[in-house]
Amino acid sequence: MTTSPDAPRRPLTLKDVSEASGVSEMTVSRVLRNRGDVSEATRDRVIAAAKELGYVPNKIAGALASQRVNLVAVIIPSLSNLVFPEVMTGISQVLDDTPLQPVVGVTQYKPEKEEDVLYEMLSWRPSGVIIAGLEHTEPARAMLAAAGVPVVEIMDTDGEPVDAMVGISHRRAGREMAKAIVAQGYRRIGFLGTGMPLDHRARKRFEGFTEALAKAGVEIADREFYSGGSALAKGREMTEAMLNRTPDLDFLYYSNDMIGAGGLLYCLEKGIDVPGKLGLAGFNRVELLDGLPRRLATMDACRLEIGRAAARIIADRSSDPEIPGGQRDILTPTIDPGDTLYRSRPRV
Amino acid sequence: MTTSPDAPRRPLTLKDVSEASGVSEMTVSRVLRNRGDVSEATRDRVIAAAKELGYVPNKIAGALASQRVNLVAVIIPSLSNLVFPEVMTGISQVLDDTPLQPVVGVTQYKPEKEEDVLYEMLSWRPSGVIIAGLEHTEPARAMLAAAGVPVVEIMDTDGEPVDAMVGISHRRAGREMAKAIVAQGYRRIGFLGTGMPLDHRARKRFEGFTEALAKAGVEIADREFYSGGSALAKGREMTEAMLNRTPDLDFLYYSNDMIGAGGLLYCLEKGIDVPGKLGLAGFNRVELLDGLPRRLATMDACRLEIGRAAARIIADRSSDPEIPGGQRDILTPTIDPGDTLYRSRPRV
DNA sequence: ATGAAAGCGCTAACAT
DNA sequence: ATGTTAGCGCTTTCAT
Repeated sequence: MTTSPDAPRRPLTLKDVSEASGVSEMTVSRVLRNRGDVSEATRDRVIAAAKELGYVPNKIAGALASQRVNLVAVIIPSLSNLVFPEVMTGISQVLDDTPLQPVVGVTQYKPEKEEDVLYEMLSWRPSGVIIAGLEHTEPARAMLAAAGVPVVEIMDTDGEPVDAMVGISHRRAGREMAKAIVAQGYRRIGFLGTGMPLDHRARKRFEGFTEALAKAGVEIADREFYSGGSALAKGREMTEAMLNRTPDLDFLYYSNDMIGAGGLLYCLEKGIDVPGKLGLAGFNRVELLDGLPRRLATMDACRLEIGRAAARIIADRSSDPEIPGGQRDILTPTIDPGDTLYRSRPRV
Repeated sequence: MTTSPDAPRRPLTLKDVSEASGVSEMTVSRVLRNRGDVSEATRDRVIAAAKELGYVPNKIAGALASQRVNLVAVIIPSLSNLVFPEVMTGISQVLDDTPLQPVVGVTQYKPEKEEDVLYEMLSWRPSGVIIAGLEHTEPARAMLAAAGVPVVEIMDTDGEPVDAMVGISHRRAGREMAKAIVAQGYRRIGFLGTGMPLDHRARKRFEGFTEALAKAGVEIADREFYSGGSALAKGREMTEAMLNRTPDLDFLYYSNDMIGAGGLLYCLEKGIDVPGKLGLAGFNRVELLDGLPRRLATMDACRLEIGRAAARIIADRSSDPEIPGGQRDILTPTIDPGDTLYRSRPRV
């Protein structure tokens, strides 16, 4: 591509390419989209002209004319959570083999912000929507229902989706972990979590957790919540505070691996016998933490798989509108006991 | 908003709102955009009708007609890097006070992918482009130059930008750290980094580092590179391998805080005297790590500030096209010695 | 304060 | 294999 003496401020149009190549706009359009029959010769001339001029098609006009937009709206609470980049990776893996492209919107766990972001994204008429969680404002649900494109609600399956859903049951995840903990004989259990009332998944895990404990006749012995700051540091501080307040605890359940790791480091430093005297578990297997001195017990939330499955649904339904909606893909998270849950290990 | 008995598959248009409210399309458009004079009465009727129908404007048509798109293309190598979400936060902070909206594209550190993503995004005619790094393919540079909108290249300032640039000099960052290390009397220095030949910023830091060491008559005594896997675990493994191979090293410089933290944990576990016998330093202050038993020496790369400054430039220039381009904002990263760089601490 | 007409840059549908 | 025509849904501009 050569730069002409003075670059035009006006963006180039099909017409420019048409004139430069001596071919009709329509044919240029066909070449640029690999559509319909075009002779080798004209194709070459058009491509040469487009390249020479540095033409970049105007998708806005294209989308308006064709009523098709190859964008998939992905709406998530945060990018710094580690969890969501992984979901994005799964989505991208699948969409990379299609003409579709993800576009991310971040809500910061705020329902009104979610509503705004959704409205904004729907106004671009995307081919599909992937949105985290099942809890939305009334207007947001209405918009999703009226969008006229596939909608996949991800991460959580404890509730009724507008259309399709892919995720895990966080209530069940909490229950399973509670059962595993009780099965190991722990009885004096503390809970440490985020203070975010709007993190519904964390809330549901907690509910499932206490529910299963209750069934075993156990009650949470102490609890503490945090917000803001470095999760690792917070985990450390909270653990110290809780153990000072309630020294007879024999298990700490953390609502995520980062604060759990902070707690683990604290315990190791203090020479506390883990998991002999004190068991620990987190949630959301964070690969990043694999280099810790000891592996924290945790549960994999299947993030990559959730992203892939959601994208699959959008891709399939958007290429074949005959496919009905309402898919339910409930994945099963499994406990990874790491080194901090099982008191007795199998003898070698 | 009420849901009509059978929801229409066809998306609603201005015309629908116009008919429902008995007002011309033009006036509806004015109301919905808060433009021009509209009487209180008609405004209310229009808003009521739009809400009742659940009308979502079509930005594609709007953008085509007005030749204005309130999107800012943000092109970054990765979302899992921790660094980039922080840059995004800075960008959002500033754009939230404007009509502009960021749209993210991810390149996975691949030049061709970057070219594709850029082409794709430019075809939506964004109001500005924020792109990581100064190294791009020839076509990518040409596209940026011809885009006709503000372009800000961020993170790195060692090179010539197409238009504006905001970032730090990674070469200088490497030099500064080398000087600080030598000043502490360390002489047998090992380097541990990513094996990514396309991470130009890591490469420049390394070059600056070796250059400043050379000036002090010191040469890198050992080096090791990794790719893939958990950074913490890799840092641990690499550190072990290097110390076994070259036991007389007295300093380890890591190309990022995550692998540095892995190394730090390893050293503490082995009872190595840090920083007495072995000093450590990373790069890119990661808040997430604040809860480690000891604070790793590092350097803040000013990510939040870079995002904010870049967004500022786009916002300003896009609201006032008279403002000329070519801004250069070179921020100064500072060394945070943490607990692993200074051998002698000030006595209390 | 409101409306009518023209057209943004492209593509669907129909010629040829 | 290529060209022509008529919009896509909105906003700009110019009337009233």
